[in-house]
Order: sequence, then structure tokens, then C-alpha cells
Amino acid sequence: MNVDAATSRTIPPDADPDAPKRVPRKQSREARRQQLIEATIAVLAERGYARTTLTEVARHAGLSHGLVIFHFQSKERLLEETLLFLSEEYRENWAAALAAAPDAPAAQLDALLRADFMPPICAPDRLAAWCGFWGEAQSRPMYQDKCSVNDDDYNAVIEGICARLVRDGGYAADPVLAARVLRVTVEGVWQDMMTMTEPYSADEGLRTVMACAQAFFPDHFTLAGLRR
Amino acid sequence: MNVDAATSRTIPPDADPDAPKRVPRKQSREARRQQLIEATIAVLAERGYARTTLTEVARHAGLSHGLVIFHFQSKERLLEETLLFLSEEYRENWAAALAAAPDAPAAQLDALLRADFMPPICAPDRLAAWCGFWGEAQSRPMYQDKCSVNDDDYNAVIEGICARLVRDGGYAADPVLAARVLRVTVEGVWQDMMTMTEPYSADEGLRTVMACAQAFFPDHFTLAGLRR
DNA sequence: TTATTTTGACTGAATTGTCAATCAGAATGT
DNA sequence: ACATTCTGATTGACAATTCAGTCAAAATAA
Repeated sequence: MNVDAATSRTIPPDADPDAPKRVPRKQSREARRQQLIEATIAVLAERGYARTTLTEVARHAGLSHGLVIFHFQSKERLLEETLLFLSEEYRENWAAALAAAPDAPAAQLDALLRADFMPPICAPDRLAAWCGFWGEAQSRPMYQDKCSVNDDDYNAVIEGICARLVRDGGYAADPVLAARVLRVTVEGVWQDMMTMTEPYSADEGLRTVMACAQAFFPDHFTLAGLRR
Repeated sequence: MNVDAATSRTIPPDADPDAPKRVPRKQSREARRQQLIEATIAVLAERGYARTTLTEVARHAGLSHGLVIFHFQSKERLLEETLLFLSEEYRENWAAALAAAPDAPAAQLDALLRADFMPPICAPDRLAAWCGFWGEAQSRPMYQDKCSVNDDDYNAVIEGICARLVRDGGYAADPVLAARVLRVTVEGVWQDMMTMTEPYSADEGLRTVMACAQAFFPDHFTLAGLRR
């Protein structure tokens, strides 16, 4: 679902190993789809969900709007696949951060929270596109369906980490509530960065989240993150 | 800007006391506008921002769509005034709660947080309409303009309360960050209640917010709210 | 009557989706 | 190397629909 994967597909499985770089068509099917999804994200960020049109997406990609339908059948499907891509990208980002972190619950939580403030997740167009979808998700069950699995997984992970941290660290807080507060704080800070008249930086956003972690787990966190 | 205010306006200050019910035109005008704004909120909640049409708003109010234009000149203006109404309603609600609370900072914070979970603010259609606007606000400077004053005031108030609470209560936290976390937690809980596959109740939402307050100000708050 | 509100038909613009024609490159043949 | 065929990506014109906004006429109240 990422660009590299699409690029690698341009070389057929039975390709001659010494054949250098086969650049098949003007663009391969997967690469075009990915290009159009990126264009959709950009238009969502620039104009908002309600004013996102196929023509604008196509124009942004330098292609005809007929091609968008050719690749995605309908506007609905294009938006679905865009949301799915963002959802997967987000999931892969935090999952990778988690896998790279030490096993101690505080270190895991630190990695999980930091992951949301790293590129490519914390890029302006990504955040803006997310906000656009959030606004529509409530009235479109399909959008909830597309993301609920990833959302539930994230929830389960952060709740599990908080439960371990509460137990091992001797805290009294309810881990479910603590996990929920941390999650919505990240989301809220993102939204601040998109909608406030004078938004703060991603650094300040992360500091805010760490202040929240410190409030719940003062022995393990400071404003700068994991206490060491 | 609320219904009662509009209704009270129906009786002019110089009205004859024994004249039973004068139903002046201008009042009818305000009542219609209010009716259409309520219909707009309902449609926003039901179909989302992108699929909100004048025809649907009019149908919901049992009126013709030409009348919507007659009263609001354009769809843009209708949505602006709807947002303005919601913003004022929200502001009046927390301002009233604050005025009714004791002057102690912990009591003020408790009142401020509870206010967001009381009707009419915490009604499903209100929350859903807010979410719809949030999604579009990023790409529409006009929406930010309309609300920024009220938003900034809320921010200043909750920061001030947190600053007093930190000082008087001997806490070490940064009051600006604590205030920000509390604010985005309320917003995030609202969004949860709108978009989650199996949302929790307003009570559970308030408990979550109080868990956050407890984390920052454990001497003054419990899961049930203000410690007494 | 006069002023205001309300309707509903109409217009013009925007937008999604269709489709036949075109075109670029790959495969195949010579 | 060169020409021919084939495939499927790409275009752009077109149809159908939806929707915001206009307006003349009707209804209603003063």
C-alpha cells in the first residue's frame, strides 16, 4: 500500500535479474492509483471534504478526471481507498515504533505517543485529510467500518500498556480511562494544530501529550518524555 | 441568540398590557430564522456537512427552499449563522455554569467541565453538527473567524482557573498545558461519542474527563468530580 | 390597499459517471 | 533491427443529475 511496494511491482516476478530497470508503461496500475490517492489527500487538505471533486483531484495529479473513474470506479471508492490508505499508514507507523521500543511499558507508551508526532504521520496534509474524514465519518457508516479494526487495535494496545504500567508502577489510576485520555489528547492536539487561529508546533504538541502522561504516570514521565 | 430570547422579543417593549397576544412580523422573522437554523443543525447531524443541501433543510422544516434563501441570502450565510448560533449557545452555557459556581478554582473547573456534558450542549444533534463543522473549519477561514473569539475566551478562562488551582493547590504542573489537555479531552470525548463503533454514554465521558482532572489535580478531584 | 412572507417553477453552473476513440509501449514476427 | 499487432491506460466529449440562487406570482397579515 506504499509507494515502494508499488514500484517494486513494476518488475514482474519472472523478470530477468540482469535486466536493469524496467519502467513499464507511462505508469503502472498500482503507481497510478497511489498517485491519485496522494492527490486526493492533498485536495482534501487544501479544500476540505465537501469541496473535493474528481476534477480537482485529477487536475492536481495532472491527469483527466475520466482516469480517476477508470481506476476507482466511483468517487465514493476513491475516498474509501484514500481513508484506508491513511488508516494503514497510521497503523504501520505506530506498530513499527512499538516493535522498535524496549519491552518496558513506560518505554512502549513513550514510543507510541512519539510515533504520532513523527513524519510522515504528522505532516500537514495528512492531518488535514484526517480532520476532513472525521467530520464526515459520523454520518457515513462505511467510513467507520473501514477504520474500526485499526482503531480498536490501537485502543487495545494503549490500554494494555497502561494496564501494565499501572500494575508495575503501583499507580491507582483506571488504565482504561488513562488510555482513553491519552488517545483523545493526541487527537485533540492534532486538531488544534489544524484549526487554531495561531497553532502551535508539533514539538509543543508532543510536550502537551507528555504533560498528560506525566500527570497520570509521574514516576515514569516528564515534560520531555520518558524519565530515565 | 436562543429560542427564549427570540420568543421574548415577540412582545415589543411598548406593548399594550391588555392587548392579548400581538404576534408582530419581525418576531415571526426571527422565529423563522431560528427554525431554519435548528433544521440545519438536524440535517448536519443526519447527513453530514458535505451532503447538507438547502432543499433538505427546507424539507426538514416543512418549508420551501426558496424561503431559506429569502431569510439567509445564501447557503454560506445559513451555515455561518448556524455555526455562530452553536458557538454562542456553547459560550452561554459554560459562562452560566461558571457564574453559578463558587469562586474557588477547583469548584470553577468542576463546573466548567460539567457544563459540557449537560443538555442542551451535549445533545446528539449538537455534537454531530459541531463535528461536521470541525471537519470543514480547517479549509474555511471564515469558520475560524466566527468562533475564534469564543474559543479564545474559553481558553483564557480555563487557563486562568488552572493557573489559580496550581498556585493555590501547590501543584507543579504547567497550567497552560494542563488547561489544554483538559480542553482537548472534552473535545475528544465528544468525538468518541459521535464516531466510535460502540460509543459510551455522556456519564462515562464525564468520568473520563474527571479522571484527567484527577491526574493533574489529585488533591481536588476524584473520578466523581470535585473532592469535598 | 400595502407590505411582507412564501411558494414553486425555472436557470445556470458544477459534478459524477459513460464511452468511443486514441495512444504508448510490449510482445511478436520477420 | 524493423514492422506489425495487441493490450490496456488515457483522454475528452457527452449525458444525466443535482443543486444554489432567481423571480414572478400568490398568499397572508396589517
